[in-house]
Amino acid sequence: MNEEKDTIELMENGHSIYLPHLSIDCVIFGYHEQQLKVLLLKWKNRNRWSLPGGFIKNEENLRTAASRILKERTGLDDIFLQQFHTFGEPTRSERSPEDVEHLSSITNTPLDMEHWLLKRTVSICYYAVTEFSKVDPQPDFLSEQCEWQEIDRLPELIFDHRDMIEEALKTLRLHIYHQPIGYNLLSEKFTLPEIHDLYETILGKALDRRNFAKKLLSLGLIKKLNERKSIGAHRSPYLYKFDKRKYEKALKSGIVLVI
Amino acid sequence: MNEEKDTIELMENGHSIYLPHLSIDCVIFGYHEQQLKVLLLKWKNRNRWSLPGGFIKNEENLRTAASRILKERTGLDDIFLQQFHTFGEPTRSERSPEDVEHLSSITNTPLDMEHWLLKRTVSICYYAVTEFSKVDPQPDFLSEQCEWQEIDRLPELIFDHRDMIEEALKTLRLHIYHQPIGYNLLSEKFTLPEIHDLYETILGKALDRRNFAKKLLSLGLIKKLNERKSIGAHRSPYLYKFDKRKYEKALKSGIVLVI
DNA sequence: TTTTCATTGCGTAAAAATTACGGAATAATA
DNA sequence: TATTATTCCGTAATTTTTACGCAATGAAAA
Repeated sequence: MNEEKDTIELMENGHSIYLPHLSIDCVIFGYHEQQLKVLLLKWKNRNRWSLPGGFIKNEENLRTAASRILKERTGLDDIFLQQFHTFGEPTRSERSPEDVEHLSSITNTPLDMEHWLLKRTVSICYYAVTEFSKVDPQPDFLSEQCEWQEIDRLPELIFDHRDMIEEALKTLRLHIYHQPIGYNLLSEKFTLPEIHDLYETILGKALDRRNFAKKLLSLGLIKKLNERKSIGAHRSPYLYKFDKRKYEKALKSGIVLVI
Repeated sequence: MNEEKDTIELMENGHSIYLPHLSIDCVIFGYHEQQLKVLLLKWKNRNRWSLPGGFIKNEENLRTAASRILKERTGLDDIFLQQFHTFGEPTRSERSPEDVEHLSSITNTPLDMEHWLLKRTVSICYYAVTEFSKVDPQPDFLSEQCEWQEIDRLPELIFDHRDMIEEALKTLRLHIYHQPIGYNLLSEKFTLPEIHDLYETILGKALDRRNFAKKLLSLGLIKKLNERKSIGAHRSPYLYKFDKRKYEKALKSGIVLVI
C-alpha cells in the first residue's frame, strides 16, 4: 500500500477516475468461535469505524468494483458477494466541519465544500461471506486498523453503516435458504455441530440439533468423510464436506434449503 | 403535462436539477384477466419500449423519487414499492448515433457527446404492485404510449430493461411470502378463485385449489363476507377481504405466508 | 482401573402439515 | 328437466416437523 500515491489518486484525481456521487460499501461476514463477525475499519486518529468501501472507476462494472474493494481489504479473490440494497438519503454522507477538518488532516489535503468527496453520495451495498481464517485484513490509507467485530457488539459507526449491517444481516437470513452461505462461511471440512452452530448464530434462534442434523443429511448435499475431529474429552464428531456438484445443482434449481 | 417545459427542464437544466450518473427505473406489476402485466412506455416514432423511469433530484430521497416517478405514470399515490437491484454495466446506457439522433429530434435539442444525458448512468430499480384498474397510464414527453403489457409477451425493450423485468419477477416470487403482494394486486374484495389464480400466475405453477384455499383460510388473514359474486352459469363464489390488522401484524412479525 | 461428565450419533414416536382427490351444491343454458 | 362446469366443503393417505431419549465415546478425576 503506497499511501501517498493512493492519497493523490483519491483526493486530487478521484473526480476524474471515479464516478461521482456513487460509492460501494461491503458488509463482509465471517464466522469464528460461534460468532458471526463483520470486518470493519477504524479511522486514523478517531474512534469511529466504517465498512470497507470505495468508489467505482469510470469504466468499471459494479460487481468488479466491489470485488476489487474486497480484495484490497481481505487479500482474497472470488469471494462470494451479493448486492443487497442501495442507500441514498440526501444527507447520509454529510460531514460536520470537524469531520471535514479531520479528513483534511489525515490526507494532508485542503478541502473546500466543493470537493467531489464532500458531495452527496449514493452507496450501492454488497454483502460477502468468506472463511474467517483465510482473510488477511488490510487497512487502507484512511484507517489505522482493519478488524473483525462481533455482530452483537459493534463499535461506533459512521454515516448509515450500522443500518447497512442490519439490512445485510436481514438479507443474509433470507438468503441462507437459497444461496451458498454455509458453503462459503465454513471450512471445506466441518462437523455437524459446527454447521448447526453456524445456522443458530445466523438465524438467531435455537434449532434442535437432532432434527437439524437429520434434515440436513436428508437433503443429500453433504458427504460424511472417513475422518473424525478430535475435540478432547468427548466423542469425536465425524467430518463432512459439501458435495459440490449436488449443492450447486440444488442452488441452480432454486430448491429451498429450508432448515 | 407541459411538454415544452418538461423538455427544457430535463434536456437543458437537468444537469443541475438531478444527480448525474444515476437514474431510477420502475417495474410496475398489475394483474388483469389472469395475466401478470407490466406498465411500459413506447418511445415516440420508434418501436422501442422502456420501463417508467427518471432521475433523482439533488435533495430528493431515493424512495421519494421513485414514488414521484410512479405517480407521474400511474396517477396514484402510495403505491407499494420495493427497491430490488441496482444495474450499472458501464455500457448499459450507451446509445448508437441513430439513437442519439432520435433523442435529439424528439426533444428538439441538439446533443453532443458531452451532454449529461448521454453519460454513463447507474439505475436503481424498484418494483411496484398495484391494482390494475386504478392505474391511469400517462406517457411522458418522450413517449407516445403508456400501456400494460403481458409479462409473457414483452415488446422490444431498450437497454437492460428486459433484464430488469426478469430480476423484478424473481424478486416478486421470493417476496410473495413475506410482502403484501396479493394485498396490493387484488381488489379490496376478491374471491378464492381470484386469489388462487393470482398466486398461480405469479409463481408460474399449478396449485391445488382445494389445498390452497384451505391453507389460506387457516392463516386467518382473510374474512369471508356475506356477499357472493355472480359469475353466470355457475355457483356464485363468496367474496373475501383481507383482515387488514391481522395481515399487517403477520407481515411485521415476519411470519412466512407459505403457500 | 473405575467413575464421572458432557458431547455426539442414532434413533423413536406423536403431532402437524401437505398432498391427492371426491362429490354435493349451484346456476345458466339447452 | 337435464346438462355442464364451477365452487364449496370436505376425507384420508403421506410426508414432514417436532419433541425427546439413550448408548457410545473420550479425557479427566477419583
